[in-house]
Amino acid sequence: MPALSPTWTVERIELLKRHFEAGLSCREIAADIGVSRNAVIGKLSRLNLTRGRSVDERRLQDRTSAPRAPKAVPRLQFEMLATIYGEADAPVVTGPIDDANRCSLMELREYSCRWPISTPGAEDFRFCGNAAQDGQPYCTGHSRLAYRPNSRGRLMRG
DNA sequence: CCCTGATTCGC
DNA sequence: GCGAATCAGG
Repeated sequence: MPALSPTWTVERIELLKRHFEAGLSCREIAADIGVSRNAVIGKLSRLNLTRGRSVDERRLQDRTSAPRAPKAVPRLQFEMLATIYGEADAPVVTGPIDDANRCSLMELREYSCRWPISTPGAEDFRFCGNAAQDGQPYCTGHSRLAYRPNSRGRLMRG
């Protein structure tokens, strides 16, 4: 087994394509695979898998016959968080990340956190296995790590 | 300000 | 080929 940087193996590329075709955003793909957003975009560009040009344009193209939705409530990333946590009413539950429940792929359950636990030098892939809420791929602790590391991803290097 | 994807360019 | 930096748009 190569002890160096795993870079883009066929496994990751498969995930990349699958998630891309699934309609996931580049940041979501990046968080799931475990690389930076730019890495995902760069790889997609190299594979000529870019969606034409920019995503923003098709969004504008979609609003046909829009009867002026009365919703004037400004929503930001809070909407995303609310979707993840199931309800906006959820308090700040920063569950401690238990690495004692880590399990293999076969041992994963619907409620198992799918955060990849990969140690340098170990080839057997394991997952967090912690309790994740329904419809949520990660536990509360890993969800925050996956979807919002910090301000602008300055500590995302590595 | 925040976000998004796309391209550039040093490595 | 890779991805951080940068660019371009919303």
